[in-house]
Amino acid sequence: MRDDLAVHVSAKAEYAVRACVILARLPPGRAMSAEAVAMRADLPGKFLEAILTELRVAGLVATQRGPSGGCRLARPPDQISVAEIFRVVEGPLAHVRGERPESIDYPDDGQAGGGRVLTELWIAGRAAIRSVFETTTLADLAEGELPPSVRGYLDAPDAWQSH
Amino acid sequence: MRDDLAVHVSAKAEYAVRACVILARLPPGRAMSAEAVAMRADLPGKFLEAILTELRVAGLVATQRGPSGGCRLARPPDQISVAEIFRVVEGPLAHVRGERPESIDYPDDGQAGGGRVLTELWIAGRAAIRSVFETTTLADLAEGELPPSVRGYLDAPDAWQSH
DNA sequence: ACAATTCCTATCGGATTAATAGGGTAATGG
DNA sequence: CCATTACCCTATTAATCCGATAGGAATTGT
Repeated sequence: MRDDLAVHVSAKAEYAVRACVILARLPPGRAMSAEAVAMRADLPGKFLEAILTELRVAGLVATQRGPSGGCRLARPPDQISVAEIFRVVEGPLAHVRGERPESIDYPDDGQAGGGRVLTELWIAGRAAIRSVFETTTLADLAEGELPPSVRGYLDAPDAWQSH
Repeated sequence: MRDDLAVHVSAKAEYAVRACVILARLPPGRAMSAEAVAMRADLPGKFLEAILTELRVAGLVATQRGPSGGCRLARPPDQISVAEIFRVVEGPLAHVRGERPESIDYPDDGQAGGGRVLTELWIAGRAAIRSVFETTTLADLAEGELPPSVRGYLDAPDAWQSH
């Protein structure tokens, strides 16, 4: 069975984050070629190139052609959240049946097993992961320390358990 | 672009939850045919049948063949969480690049853009959605009221905003 | 026996995922 | 200038998954 459920981070999204972390650790103003990033992170070169292009189009990454060109972050690392990166490479943070949670309309009589409460559940789920990914920035990752509120989630005794 | 990011609830998972909510509202001991459930929820019959079979194999639903047979919950609705349903139809609540978050091992020097902090981020993300879907039970949905701690997520001013 | 209902197997088109290939184009260093 | 570096663009791929349908076999109540 392919596990596909609620929190799903694709290879593409994970690559994007790791590449950005590498760029975040660059001296300010300094660029790095896409291939060099791919080498360092051990990622497929052409695939990463495509991802970095998406990030450029979205305005998260700035690029320069020619020798001594390459990629760098378009903004300071503490002003780019993980959620933003996710949205670029994968679209909205949350969706239900391919639609945005708030746009799903269940017949209000609730006889169909839906109802307002189900919409609320999806919204709550989205708010929950937002509280993690919207808060964490590339600066946090580059420094190796999660924000306190995010770190708090790790205190749950079973946080590290598989279930 | 297909949006596939962090919180992803597939049609299958949503159907499963809605079907279970319908079953949860049945008088105790009473069964309902898969097709009747599909009719009421307006879901594809054969597809739902397959989903209910998975739920039976997992022990969440009990079935009976023959006339006046059908499906019912195998346990009281307040003892079945939404997370449990998700796990049956979609596998583990969270995964990164197809693997469980805690089983991903980034080289610890962090040069590859990963490092321990990235694993921690994925774990925190999982803990966050667990705090929603593990807490909410079929009884909550059947009654139309989310648990207070889950409801709390809806208070965030931008919870209902798309972003 | 009959009808309802679950159970099992098999199949389906379309979309997505994770890439790879092969150039074209622009900028820089020398 | 001009070769090199590097981004930029289009196309294609195999494998997988998603959502769904079809047809019948097994079981049970009346």
